Amino acid sequence: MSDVSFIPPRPGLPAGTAAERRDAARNRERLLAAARELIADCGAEGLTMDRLAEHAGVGKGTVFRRFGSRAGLMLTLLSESEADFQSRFMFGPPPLGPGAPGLERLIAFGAERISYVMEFGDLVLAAEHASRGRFEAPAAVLWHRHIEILLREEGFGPDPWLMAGSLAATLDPERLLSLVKVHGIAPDRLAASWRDLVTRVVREA
Amino acid sequence: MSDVSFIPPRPGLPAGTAAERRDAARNRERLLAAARELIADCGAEGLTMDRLAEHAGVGKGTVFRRFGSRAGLMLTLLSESEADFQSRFMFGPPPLGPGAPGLERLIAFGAERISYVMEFGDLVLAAEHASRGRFEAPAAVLWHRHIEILLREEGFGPDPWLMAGSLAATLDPERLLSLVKVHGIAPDRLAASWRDLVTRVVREA
DNA sequence: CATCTAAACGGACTGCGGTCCGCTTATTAT
DNA sequence: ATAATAAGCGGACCGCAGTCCGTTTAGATG
Repeated sequence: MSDVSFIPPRPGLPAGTAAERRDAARNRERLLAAARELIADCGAEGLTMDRLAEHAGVGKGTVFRRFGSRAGLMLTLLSESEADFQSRFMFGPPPLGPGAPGLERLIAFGAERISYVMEFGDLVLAAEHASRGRFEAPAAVLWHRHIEILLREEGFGPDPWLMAGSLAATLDPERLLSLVKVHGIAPDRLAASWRDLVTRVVREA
Repeated sequence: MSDVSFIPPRPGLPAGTAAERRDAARNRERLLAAARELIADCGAEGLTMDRLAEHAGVGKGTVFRRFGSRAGLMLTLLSESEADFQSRFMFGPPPLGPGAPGLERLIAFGAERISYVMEFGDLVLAAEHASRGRFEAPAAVLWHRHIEILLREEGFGPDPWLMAGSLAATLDPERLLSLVKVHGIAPDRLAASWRDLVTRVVREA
């Protein structure tokens, strides 16, 4: 499953770039280690680019050269779990992966996504704060397509692409986190509501 | 209709505060005028607090004393049209206002909201970038309640409050704007998709 | 009018994300 | 080994939102 990578190992750089220099690789590792350390200590919000640079013992410019932006850094930190999530719903066992009917896969997808956000919430949030467009991020596009395909599989008529976007919007991390952390809603209830929503949307096509 | 104000005339200040001083009032007018001017010239993104202060001939501290934050300023600029929108769906004529069946009111609500975002998009976006929680803003809470009430009116069973939130998330301004501006989707198509969505959700309760 | 006080004021200051550009260094070719 | 070159590097610098605090002033009181 790891031979299909939707998240490049060094995001931001074009695919066919020459191998990176030794010192660059070393600094990247240093930075990632320092970042995880800082996040463990101060939380994702407490990670600033200056502090990261200092903590890793490199210049600030280096941080931005590596990751492009704060969001890019967060994305890199997430890439492993993100890729795992992706491969699970694309190639994994049913009901999340192929083999189950579309509706069941939709339901499972929502539940998984909710769990994912519960686990990596603040990281995801920080990654989303990217300068431009949370809807154009490669991962977001992929879910969108995924939902659209499942809708079509269920014979959904009018405008599957738009409806897929609407459903995806429903799983917005900021919203989910606010529901759980501010309003004290149990994640299970979120999953149940998602199940209800997609069931109604798909019903009798 | 204007005797019910959900948006205080001077947001951020407690209700029972003494009348503001003359100079303060004058500065507030100056600031609002300058802000509208700057937005007309440079767009909402081009409005920075420093430029606004300079343009209005006041100190920067004054700007923040008046509006609390950039988002607060944007909210103030929007308050008139926002209040108008609110009063229309709460007290106005059907199908948006009371008198029509819940489903029709829901459909009309989405359509109106889409138009609203198309008209004031960048303002809304800038206002939403408030420091904490776009879901706790008074206006957002109000729509949420509104949708919930209409769902209940249609006999929606399981979890009307959560479902209302999901439906509201579907109308997220950033998403709508991205669809129209990046993907070139016609607003009518958005409205049609919304109609389809709420119809399916409400169908046979 | 003089006095007093709370509100309003202004702008220097902080911390942030992000950019720029001259210097350094790993790597490759000769 | 040496020279050439492109990649990497660092940190000064920018514009931004938001804060702080000493100073000014509107307006009420006697």
